[in-house]
Amino acid sequence: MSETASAPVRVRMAPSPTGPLHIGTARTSLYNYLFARHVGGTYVLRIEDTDTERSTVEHERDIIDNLHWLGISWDEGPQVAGGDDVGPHAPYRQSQRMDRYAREADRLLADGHAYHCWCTPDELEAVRRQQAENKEAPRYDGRCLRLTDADRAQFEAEGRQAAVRLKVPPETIRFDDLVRGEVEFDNALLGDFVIVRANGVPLYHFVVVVDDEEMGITHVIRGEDHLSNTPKHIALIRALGYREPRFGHIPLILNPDRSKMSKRKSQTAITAYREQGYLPEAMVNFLAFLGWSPGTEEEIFALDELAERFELASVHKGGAVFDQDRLDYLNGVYIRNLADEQLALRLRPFLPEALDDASVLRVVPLIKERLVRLGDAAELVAFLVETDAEVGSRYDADALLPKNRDAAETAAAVAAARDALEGLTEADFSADVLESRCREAAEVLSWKAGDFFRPLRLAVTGRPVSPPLFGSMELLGRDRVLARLDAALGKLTAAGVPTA
RNA sequence: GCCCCCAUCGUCUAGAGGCCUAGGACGCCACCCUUUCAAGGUGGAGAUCACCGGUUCGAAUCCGGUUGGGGGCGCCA
Repeated sequence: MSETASAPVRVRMAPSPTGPLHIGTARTSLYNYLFARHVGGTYVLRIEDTDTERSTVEHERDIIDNLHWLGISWDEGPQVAGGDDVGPHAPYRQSQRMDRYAREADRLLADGHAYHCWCTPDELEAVRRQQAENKEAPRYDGRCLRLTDADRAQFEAEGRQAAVRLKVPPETIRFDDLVRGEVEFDNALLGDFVIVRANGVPLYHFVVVVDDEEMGITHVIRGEDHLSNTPKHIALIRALGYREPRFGHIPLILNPDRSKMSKRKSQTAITAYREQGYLPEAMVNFLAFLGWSPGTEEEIFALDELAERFELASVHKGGAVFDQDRLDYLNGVYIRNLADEQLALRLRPFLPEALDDASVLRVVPLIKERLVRLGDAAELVAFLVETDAEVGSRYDADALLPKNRDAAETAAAVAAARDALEGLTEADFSADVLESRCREAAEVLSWKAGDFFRPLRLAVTGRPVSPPLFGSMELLGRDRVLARLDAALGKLTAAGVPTA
């Protein structure tokens, strides 16, 4: 594919701040970014906030922050929510570009490419219902085009506000899609669609075309859900006398049932993943491979490596199911690849304040390969911040017993461990020493090491599953370990009495 | 209903006429390692390349049809 056209490439992402950054929007943004970087083009961020009812600054902030979080940067557009625009085509928020849309709408009206429509929502609904009954395509019947001057005067006298509709010529629209190849539509089937609401606010299909022209966008890369909208845009482009950009429609990200990924069936907000402790590097790597592959068997790539290899021509046509298991796996890979110091830094926001930075750094080697998400760390290190009483309340005497061992035997084992450790000074209280002492104690009693460690783990961490036992003991310190063993012993003797 | 798009293991994918008795990864199963859980190692199950017809000496790869799935048909974006 000749992506290296002579004209400088300009692409854009155009999120709508009607919700937090969506997985699909993030992936589309990523593909635009990768394409722009790959060909040395310019990347523009434009905020599509014409839906004043649903657009909020909070959502704009969420979108911009999370795009930055993913490592995606842009050359033009707002860099900060509510902040100043940067670039020669400012402003980049559609709510601030209304004069341009009004000007272009007037031009369309004057040229006869558009006309006023006084139909009310109820009237339109009635037409649609009628068409549904007749099994016809639901489209505007053009009734306002046939209005007389008297009719118009009548509506205006009634104080009715008119919307503006584009007069769509009945012609075949063809375009060469960057990922799908030749696509053909019959615009006779389209119907005249509204470009400006009765309240004067322009609609998406119209503003997107006006802005793409004014901002010099050369390649429109967007989700497949816009494929059927493209003929509308081309009709608009022709009516306005604009030059036509290249279009590329990337496949949708799907729910497990293969429908378009939605909030109802999947977790779609990037923020939610961020809060659970997914790494942006993993998310980017994962998203990039949803609908594209470099054609090799390598699968771990950083953002700049992706930009180096990315080809729009090798993007798939079929949708891709969002596979959480695969994301989890990738996240684990990225976590394990982090240096301990780096991981400690990233873990900080997910861990209790009570755990000081030095302890975080020390616990990292113990939990690193056990983490799927950064957020999982809290549970793994909880035993360090919980009080001895809290740890003790997490289990009962029965849970301490290995298979085929009763309370008395187990109490003897725990007591033996306790005795073996008691003699150690705080300075000698290191994982290696602790392990060899405990193994010796187990051997003396002829216990299997695994059985012997089980009650110790539960006593020390309050959990049957924990980071490595002796490293955990070392971090906890001599006194707290002994206290927790004593607590366990107490439970065992209390439980042992009635049965003994 | 109409229009458009799509179709390789459960999932993400490699594959651009012979290299494919279809490769990798995730997930799953088994074993090894092992103080739990992980991580790691080894092996395994898993796809008649949706189906049917062509084209060709030869098709997962090209063409047509069928079926299935998805998307779009708003004074939402």
